[in-house]
Amino acid sequence: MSSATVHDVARYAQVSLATVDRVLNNRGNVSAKTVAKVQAAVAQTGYVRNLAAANLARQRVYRFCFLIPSGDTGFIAMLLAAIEAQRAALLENQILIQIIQTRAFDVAGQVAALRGLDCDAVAVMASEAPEIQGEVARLRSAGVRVLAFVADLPRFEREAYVGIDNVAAGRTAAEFMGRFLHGTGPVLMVAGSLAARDHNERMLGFRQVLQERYANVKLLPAIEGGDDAKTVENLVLQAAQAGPLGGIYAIGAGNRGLAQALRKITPKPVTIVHELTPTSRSGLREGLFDLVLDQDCTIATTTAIKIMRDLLEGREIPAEAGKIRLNIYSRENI
Amino acid sequence: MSSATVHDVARYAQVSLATVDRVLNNRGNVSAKTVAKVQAAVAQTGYVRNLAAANLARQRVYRFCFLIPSGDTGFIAMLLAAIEAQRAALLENQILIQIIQTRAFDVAGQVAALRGLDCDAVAVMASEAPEIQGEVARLRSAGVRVLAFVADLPRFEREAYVGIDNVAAGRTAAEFMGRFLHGTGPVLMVAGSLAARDHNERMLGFRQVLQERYANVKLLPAIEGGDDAKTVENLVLQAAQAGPLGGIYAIGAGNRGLAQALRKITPKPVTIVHELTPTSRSGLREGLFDLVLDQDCTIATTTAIKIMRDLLEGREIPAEAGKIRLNIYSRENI
DNA sequence: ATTTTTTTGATTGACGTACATCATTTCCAC
DNA sequence: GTGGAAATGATGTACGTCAATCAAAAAAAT
Repeated sequence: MSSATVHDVARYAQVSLATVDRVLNNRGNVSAKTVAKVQAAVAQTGYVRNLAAANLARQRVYRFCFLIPSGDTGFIAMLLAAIEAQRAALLENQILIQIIQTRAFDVAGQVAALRGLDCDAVAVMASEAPEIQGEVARLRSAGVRVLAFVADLPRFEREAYVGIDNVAAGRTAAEFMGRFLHGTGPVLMVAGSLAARDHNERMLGFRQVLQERYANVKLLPAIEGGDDAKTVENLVLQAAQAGPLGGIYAIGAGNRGLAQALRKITPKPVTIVHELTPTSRSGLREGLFDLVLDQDCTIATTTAIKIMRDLLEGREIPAEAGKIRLNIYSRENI
Repeated sequence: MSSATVHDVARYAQVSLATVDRVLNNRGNVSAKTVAKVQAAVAQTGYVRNLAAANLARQRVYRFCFLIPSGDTGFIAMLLAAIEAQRAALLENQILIQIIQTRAFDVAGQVAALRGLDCDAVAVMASEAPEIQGEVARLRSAGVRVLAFVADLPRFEREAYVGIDNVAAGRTAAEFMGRFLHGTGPVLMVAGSLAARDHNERMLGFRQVLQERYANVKLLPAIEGGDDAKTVENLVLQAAQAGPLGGIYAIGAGNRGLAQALRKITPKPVTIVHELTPTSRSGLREGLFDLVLDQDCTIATTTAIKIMRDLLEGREIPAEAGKIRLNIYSRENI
């Protein structure tokens, strides 16, 4: 009933406790024969390390940091909320979470934040500026584990990427766009900034599938609205004036402005947006948006934390460990 | 740096360790004034209970059981795999998992299994037979926590349901069916057994939305294929002979037979199936299936285990705690 | 003023692992 | 065989909480 302990293993293997400890924790200086004996004893007794006891004895406290752009987009708010929601539970497990926010696209600020960092691992949501690349490299060589978070930094020395596959997201959007469209009208892409890798990749994927399988669909030049609602609204309205739109794919931020514009456009184009936020949720309910593609913030943060811990404890990280599933929401499954 | 312990709290509050313990663990016999003093000290010192130490001292070992129908459907296989995948990690946390499989629809066998149960909590995937209801009631009064798993048992004394909202799943299927269809041909529903609550609810939801919003779509009488591939294949082919099908909604098991049938049917109807298994995955890739609605087995099992543990440790279980998100897969996001 | 009850203190022993120290034995090379 | 290195044993402490005990003090009831 009560499970075996190291003592049982030692007794069974007829070695001392110290030797069992040496084997279990790879401390070396144990003969191959003894190692085998201990391993056999582990198997026979069914010994499983008691994590609670191990953690307690180890006295380890991890300090993890999230570097997130500020800005009052719904997505950032959801992200912060997701991290905060876990703080208490993580604290009970001796994991301290710090969130650092810097102005979006403020490379100097991000670099400064990274430079002042004091933690065991950091999840970075930033752009691919060379200054940041340098900082990441410095952190790595200082022993800090670095993840790319939500936005990948494939050319950097990051140890993993946690987030969705943005090309696949764009492709998925196109697949549904193609199937939802019934003839008439070109498709408009609304991006935040085409300089951002994630937006770019989504656009790429979207284009790919539209060309491959829905070649009859016309694609208008993408518009860039930044994160500003009013700008997006105006640009979309302007585009709609040239003739009825068949569909709109909103690649990133700016859903609030898009919703405003859609209220004034008839016939309503098929609209696919990203990130399930209060805005996009009510857009779905109202029928303004037809589909929301979402990367679950809670899953993203828990995954990031799990990977950081695994890294620090020397566990193997499979390549796909950080891949977040793309969630698809229609009015019926929010 | 190193976080506060009960000792720090005691010192700060100027009470004994024993009193702090009494307050923290609600052991009673403490004056209101002292309680306040201790709570203030907790707040001031930032004390957070060390879970590892608590678990170690508490010496708790939980035994959880999953009661699952046997049968070689892909979904059951995924479910079992998901549970097995977690066994080792759970063992390290002093949680023992037992899986009991009984023949599907074999009520007597399931009752026998429940009767012979010896565990702290059980997740039951079974039908709503009154004999099972009685057994569940007996378990509950014997102090065993009982969850409905994947298939809800709303009229039973189960403490929670872990699984998707099947009505919403059916509604979602109909929404996409309606949007994917381009005119012509009625829709066929293929169920495993209409006696099963989950299949019935999905059908209900599907019907609702089709009537509400896609009234022009004709609905054929549903066919019941059991879990048998050959039966499903034949029934579907038979239905297709009466005239071209616009769409097929496969409510439950039997995807293998459906795929076989679809290979012989032209024009290929819009096909929406449930559960992401090897069969449905390759069906998507091949273009036989257009959409797969999935409830993630891994999430379902982790959620069930978390709820069982929360129940046993006296934590509040929010009503929506067991709700599993419905995942939607197209060929582009598998 | 005395008894009873409630509240608090003081102390102790688990729980299972990690980790360190020092002593001892075994093994191998020369 | 002798020296030195490698392997093993013996032992103890620490981690922070839980849980139990008994004694002592304070408060309430009589």
